[in-house]
Amino acid sequence: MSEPQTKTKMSKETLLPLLAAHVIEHGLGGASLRPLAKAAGTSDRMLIYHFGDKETLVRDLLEYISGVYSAALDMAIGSDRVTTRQECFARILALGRGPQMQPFMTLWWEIVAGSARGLPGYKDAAEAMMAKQLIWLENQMPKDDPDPAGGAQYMMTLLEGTLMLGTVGHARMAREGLLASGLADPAEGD
Amino acid sequence: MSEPQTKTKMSKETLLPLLAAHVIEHGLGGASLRPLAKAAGTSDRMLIYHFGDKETLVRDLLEYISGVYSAALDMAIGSDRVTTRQECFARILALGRGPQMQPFMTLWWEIVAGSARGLPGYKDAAEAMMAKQLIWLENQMPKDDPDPAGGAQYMMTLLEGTLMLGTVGHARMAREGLLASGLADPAEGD
DNA sequence: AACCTAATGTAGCAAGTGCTACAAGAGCTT
DNA sequence: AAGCTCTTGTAGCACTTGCTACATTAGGTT
Repeated sequence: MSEPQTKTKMSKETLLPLLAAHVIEHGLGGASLRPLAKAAGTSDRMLIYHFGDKETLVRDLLEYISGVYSAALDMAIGSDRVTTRQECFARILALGRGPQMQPFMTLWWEIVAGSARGLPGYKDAAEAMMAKQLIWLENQMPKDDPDPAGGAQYMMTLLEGTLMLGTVGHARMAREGLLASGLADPAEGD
Repeated sequence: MSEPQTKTKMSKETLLPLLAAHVIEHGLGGASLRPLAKAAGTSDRMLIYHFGDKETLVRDLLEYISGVYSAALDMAIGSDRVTTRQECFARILALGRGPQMQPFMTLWWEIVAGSARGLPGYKDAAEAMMAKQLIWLENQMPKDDPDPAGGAQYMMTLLEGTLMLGTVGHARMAREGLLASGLADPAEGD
């Protein structure tokens, strides 16, 4: 009942997904070697062996997670193009607030905090993820939009502000702001 | 050369400012009792004595910091009213990006991350600070603004998005977005 | 089979974690 | 002065931290 896992050689590549899963669930800040190792079915000894030290592990992990995020965005590209900015914004907002996205969002704010504190690897990962998201958003813009690039950047700013206000309990404030801006319309629910 | 500090009885009230100073500089996440105690000129033993346990300490500390933030905002109310939303936004943005604000902003993202993770006390503090900031912003709105409440909420959302993109290395993206939105004008520097 | 290197297990270390037991001092009331 | 409560110092405990020393296996090459 314990290890259905095929007992094969480990490597960074096989470890990273398991580590990422643990980190997405339990956070990055409090992540220490032994719990991480247990989640990946190894020992702290082996983590150090494969990654050298913890700092490198975190760096590699962040890079990997950023890659996963990028891939997830690629998956989530809607086939049907959208016709208004409101619709476009609603779509990406729904994406960021979807329940399956929530563990990742929780991790995301830790990454932002780490970037602000200058922790090694954090800013690079955050930067990459935001860049990817911008591209994604540009591709989702209405085809007749007068300024898709600027519009996407504008919507990104508004989106991130909305998400943050949401996580600190001011979702209503963001919503009212969006209404006032015209990017959300009163018809749609919260 | 060491303790010019008047040797008086300690209490939560005398400790909190010192603890807050340490936390603003070194962060909340990695804060442990002994460094905190040293920063406040006591021992971990005393911190537990006064606060009961660490969780309560952090909660009280966050509440105190939120109060300090609120007071700081009150101090920073400009006497001259502003005439355009652009000007208003530029003012609050400059406030949030001022160099003396930066240590606090670093802490802020930790608070947001803590809120997202559900750590005790974090969300309350974050909520209070955002509420206060909204009120502040409403008071700073142009007197002839057609919708000061909605406008302030809108600007809050945009502001927080801008700040976050900034800390993550995408200040340019936020700026372009603001330009496209009309809330920033090309004349002003970055 | 001999061998050599990569991969893993077992113990452990020095430092740090939150917190406690115990006792002693400080200042007040009586 | 005696006693009493509030405050503080000294040790220490059980546990976790990142990381290392040393020995052992596993798997492929010759």
